[in-house]
Amino acid sequence: MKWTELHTESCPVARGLSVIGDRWTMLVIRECFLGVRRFDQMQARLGITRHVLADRLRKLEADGVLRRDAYQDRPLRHEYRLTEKGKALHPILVTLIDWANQNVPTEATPMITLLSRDTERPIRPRLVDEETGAPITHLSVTAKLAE
Amino acid sequence: MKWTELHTESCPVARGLSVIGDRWTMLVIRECFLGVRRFDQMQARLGITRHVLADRLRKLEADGVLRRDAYQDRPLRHEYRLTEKGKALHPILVTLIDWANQNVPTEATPMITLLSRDTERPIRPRLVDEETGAPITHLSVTAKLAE
DNA sequence: GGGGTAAGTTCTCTTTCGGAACCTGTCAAT
DNA sequence: ATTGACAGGTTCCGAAAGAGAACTTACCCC
Repeated sequence: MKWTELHTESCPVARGLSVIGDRWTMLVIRECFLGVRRFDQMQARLGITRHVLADRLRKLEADGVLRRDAYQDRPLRHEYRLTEKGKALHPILVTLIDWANQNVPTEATPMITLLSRDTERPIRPRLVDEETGAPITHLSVTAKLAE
Repeated sequence: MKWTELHTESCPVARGLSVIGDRWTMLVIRECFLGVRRFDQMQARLGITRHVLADRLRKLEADGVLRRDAYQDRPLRHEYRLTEKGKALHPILVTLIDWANQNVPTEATPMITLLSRDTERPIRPRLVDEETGAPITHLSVTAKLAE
């Protein structure tokens, strides 16, 4: 399994990571979900080098996760927005946030947590099967070859 | 934000990625969930170099995601198993698999999908709030500073 | 003693990353 | 008309990380 050929793997974990498995990529996605759309703003907020940021944005656009829209001509300027495919990454971000809050301690206060936009109350995510509503755990669900 | 100091960030995305944000790490975790416990077996299945694999296993053990247990003396041999903290990564793996199956196409057949261990039927994961059961979407939930 | 197994380590070479400076096109102020 | 600022990159160089293969250690069996 070579990193450069990961996207052709049959394993969905490998294919997924070929898009978002990079060191910085999910942090760029986080910025997009927070509404950050411009190059310089992302660069300042993340502390990523401009070179690497330009490369990641190019790749994410090529993979259909971000869309590059012009917001002015003269000089021509673009902003980056999540596509539907990019918005579909939300559950990954949410489960990652929950895992880190439960398992990677920090002294930083106040902590950043998940909140309902409506009620402003904290959210604790849980995975269930869409069809049956049964909870999904590592004991109840596994990944296998489907016929 | 420096990569080497990510674990002290207040943002849970950054802290989470400081543990699992590496190119190979989630693939190692996948192997663990599939029951692979030994160095050589992981190395052969992943095609990762031995050097990098040894490094990742060391880091994952240091982070408390994997436990290194001796399964024989003379010569001393260890195997790697998920800790509770490691098992807690299951939702991230599941959402990643689902996203990739829906959004990163492959010609490979048969495809690897999520199945219930009981019923052998396919599963489609969905995130809900543990307390209210309300679905979690990027419109309904956001991450904010908690007081 | 030769070969096999398991878990690494060491070596060299190539790729990627970090950091800083530079470039381009436009506007606004001096 | 020049200078400076802004936005979104690109270029350059040295440092760090990764790939690939060989080597090491400690045991067993033949």
